[in-house]
Amino acid sequence: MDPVEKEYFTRAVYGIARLIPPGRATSYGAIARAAGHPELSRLAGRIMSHSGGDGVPAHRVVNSRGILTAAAAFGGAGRLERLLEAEGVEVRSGRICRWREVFWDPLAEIVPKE
DNA sequence: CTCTTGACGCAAT
DNA sequence: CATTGCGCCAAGA
Repeated sequence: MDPVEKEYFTRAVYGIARLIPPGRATSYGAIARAAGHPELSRLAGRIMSHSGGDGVPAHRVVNSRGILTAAAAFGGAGRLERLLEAEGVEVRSGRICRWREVFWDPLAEIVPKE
């Protein structure tokens, strides 16, 4: 991938992640799509894992099924769940309950649909 | 240089 | 549900 394009993608990923409202969550794939690269969901995940905090709510990003695949990276399964529950997101067995409602799609929510 | 892994996704089985 | 296959890219062995 082009270094420049990669840099652009990275910025887009962080930028979009910062827009996720509290109490909501989105997926790596959704972010990748919004960033203009639907096939780079995996890369989006990698990028998020590197997001050292600066205003990037990484705990609000899960996989497309609402499963907290990053739990381990947050220092134990409970840590991540606690962060989400503190914002009103119900989590059970490592998955977000009512995922359909909690899911925040950048494309649909940022871009006003005609 | 090749292989393997991984905070992924999606369709098919 | 769980598995498999295929697509993608980066980093580490």
